Amino acid sequence: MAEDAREPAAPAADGGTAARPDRTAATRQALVQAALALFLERGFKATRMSDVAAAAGLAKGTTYLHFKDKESLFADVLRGVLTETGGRRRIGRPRPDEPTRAFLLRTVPPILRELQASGRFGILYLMAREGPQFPAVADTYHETVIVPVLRLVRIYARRAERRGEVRSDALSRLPIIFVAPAILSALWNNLFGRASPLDVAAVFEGYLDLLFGPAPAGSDGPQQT
Amino acid sequence: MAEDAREPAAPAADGGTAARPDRTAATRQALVQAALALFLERGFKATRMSDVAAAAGLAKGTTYLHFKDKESLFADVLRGVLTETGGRRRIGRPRPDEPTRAFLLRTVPPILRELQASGRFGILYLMAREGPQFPAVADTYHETVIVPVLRLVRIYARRAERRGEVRSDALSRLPIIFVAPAILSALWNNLFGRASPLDVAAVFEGYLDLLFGPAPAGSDGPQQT
DNA sequence: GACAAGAATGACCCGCGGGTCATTCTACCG
DNA sequence: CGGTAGAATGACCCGCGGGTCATTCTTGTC
Repeated sequence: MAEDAREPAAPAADGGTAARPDRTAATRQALVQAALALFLERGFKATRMSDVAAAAGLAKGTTYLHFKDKESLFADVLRGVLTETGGRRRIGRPRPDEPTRAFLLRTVPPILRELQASGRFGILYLMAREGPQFPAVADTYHETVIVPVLRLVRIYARRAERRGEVRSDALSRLPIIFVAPAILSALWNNLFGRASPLDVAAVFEGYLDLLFGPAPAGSDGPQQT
Repeated sequence: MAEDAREPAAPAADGGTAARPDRTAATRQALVQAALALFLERGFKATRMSDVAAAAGLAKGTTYLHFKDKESLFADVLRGVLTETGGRRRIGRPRPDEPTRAFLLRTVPPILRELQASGRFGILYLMAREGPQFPAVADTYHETVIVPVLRLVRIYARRAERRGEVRSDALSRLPIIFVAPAILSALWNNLFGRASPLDVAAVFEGYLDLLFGPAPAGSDGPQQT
């Protein structure tokens, strides 16, 4: 971790307007946004600081008034995206007798679509590409995103297994199986997107059919072994 | 694509021993091997030509007697790995009445284990990381590896669906779903491998349980709707 | 042993891009 | 208006690493 953000002017007792820190904050923000876009597009190493600055409408030197170095800019970009998820996408719970399949079907695809649209999947891809070179950052991501998600998956996997909705306990044993199709199609899009894009949410829905059986006519509950 | 490999001395009518081209070929081979290892470990951009040469026990300049530039070395490395798969891993066919699950279970895990052991999954990861920067190479990989694999998947997905062994036709519609857990765990290993490695074959077996139901007692054949 | 021919070397070149800093610009205050 | 403090600039520095080439080393032949 870095955190060294080069405190831009004491936000302490300012005699006059509070306009200054605002200007500064806006500039910072512009840089972070520009950097995010470029990092997503080209990756960390391949992005030049001069380009970041230019994209933010600033000169290269200015960047270094706000960020100690390239890596700390990267850390800030990441932190921004991770916390910006911020409002903390609430997942809600399934209604007492709601089939797990129905619950997942109404809950997950919108999230996937949002992740897709907001480019948050791009971050995932970015981490996959540059993670090895920045173990600290990769760890942060692992703990902030991956572990919680898998924990959540495990909870609902157990529920589905308890209710006999799925064919084995593999989901709760290896929660990565549950997220694999969605994640992989997201990666696919960042890789072959232009050529043949996949609709991540659609893939997920198809996957649900496979796991739980296709949409039931009435409410649900086909065979339970 | 490059291919410009800088023909090392006319292999044509040599007046004397055929030893020369051998020496040359050996050196080439050493370079390719060293490059492969380093590319897998650090990625293309982050690998220095001087390191490749050193790893092959040669001086940097020598590398350029055998390869036009870094990129053409990369192309050669890739070509080597792709064709070396060479003997053409035969997949065999399921016996007439063999359940698809059983067939996959005896066929796929060994392949996965070999891919794992031989580091071929590393290539996959390498492509994921550097693909965007080298569209031509990514295309080659797409056509040489991905398309054929997905085609194969589709064939067996159809079989399983025809026989009513799986719960939906999502597999043949979106074959990526079938390979997702294995691929993603392979990528995971290249990313968090040291921390918490996954047994790719085990993940796949768990996934089979989920798709087809757990191992049947006798031979198989649960419900067909 | 002399000599040719290819293989290998490593000092060198040079552009790219991260990072610095003396200077200029802007905005506000008395 | 003069003063000042922080924001911004962009010319500059410099190491890194891809790529070159005059030179040396090896190997095989007569």
